[in-house]
Amino acid sequence: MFTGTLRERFSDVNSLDTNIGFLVARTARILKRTLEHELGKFGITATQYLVLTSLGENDNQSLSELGRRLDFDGPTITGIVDRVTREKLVERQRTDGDRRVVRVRLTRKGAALIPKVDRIAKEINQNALAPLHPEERTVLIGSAIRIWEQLKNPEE
Amino acid sequence: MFTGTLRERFSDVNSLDTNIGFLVARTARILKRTLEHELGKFGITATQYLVLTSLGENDNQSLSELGRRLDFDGPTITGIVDRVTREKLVERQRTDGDRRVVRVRLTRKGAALIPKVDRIAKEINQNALAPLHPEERTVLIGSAIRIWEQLKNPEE
DNA sequence: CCCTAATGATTAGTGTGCTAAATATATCCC
DNA sequence: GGGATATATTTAGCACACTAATCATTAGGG
Repeated sequence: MFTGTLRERFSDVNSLDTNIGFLVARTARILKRTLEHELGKFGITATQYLVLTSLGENDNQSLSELGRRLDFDGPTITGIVDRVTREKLVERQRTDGDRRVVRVRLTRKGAALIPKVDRIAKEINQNALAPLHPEERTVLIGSAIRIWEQLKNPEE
Repeated sequence: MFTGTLRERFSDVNSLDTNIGFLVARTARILKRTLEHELGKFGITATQYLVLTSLGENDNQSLSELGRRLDFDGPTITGIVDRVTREKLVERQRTDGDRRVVRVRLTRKGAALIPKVDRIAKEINQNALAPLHPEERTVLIGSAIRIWEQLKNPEE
């Protein structure tokens, strides 16, 4: 009865219908899928959009700064920057000071693209949040941030 | 002033700090990363864990049933089942009735693995949700489901 | 100053997830 | 019954996202 109560209270943590790992991953995938579908006409992916947006907020970041900002590791950010560089949306530039650092700068073409893709992403995000009450949106955003922080800083 | 007000009210939808697409994707990635780290000793990935768990809840599903349950498309589920089949955790089986259908069944090895990996996933999910109040967890789960439904059934 | 450790970036390799296209089988409709 | 349509699975190809390993450069400690 004790274990029974415990198992009843927590057994659905892993049923896929309430498994937060599955639910968040599934939601992330459909958001990405939707954005990518709309972004197709601009020839960039959802991940590349993140990099361009981050550079729009703060241009001339190094690869490691971009990685820390977006929570991607080195090889991942290297690959993404490779591809947006190939499309001439950004340029790599070695620093004068620390010769290990590679900084990334938006090209005119890349900067011109940002407002267009930002508008699309904004529409998709607003539509996705449409069925939620304002308080629910606040809780959702805060929860996503706090789960990330909880797992990012491994306690004890 | 009108556009100013509008832009002030909505401009942060695309700042990465409040961009729901980015926040959900980032949370999904760290959850997956954390689970995968713990799952390493069992030689399976987070996605493979999802397939095994779904078969644990309902064995002998077809590939398309698995895909609908987990929201993966055909090629993705084919690949995942390829790899868990290679590890002898499941078996493919052609149906007698509809000869297009391939059913997937847990092997003894695969079935034995499920309780172990379920326990790990449960611990990670509980730890991830630890900083949230119970009401916040309910809102989070409901919001994730409703965003997915909103994007899954394109309205208008 | 020198040796070691830490940091920044890259390559190689694996496993997702996706689109487009091909194949096989089933179903629908005339 | 037969032809168009739809469904189930697979292959090929691309872009993430990760680990492990490598190389270059910098920072720290004696």
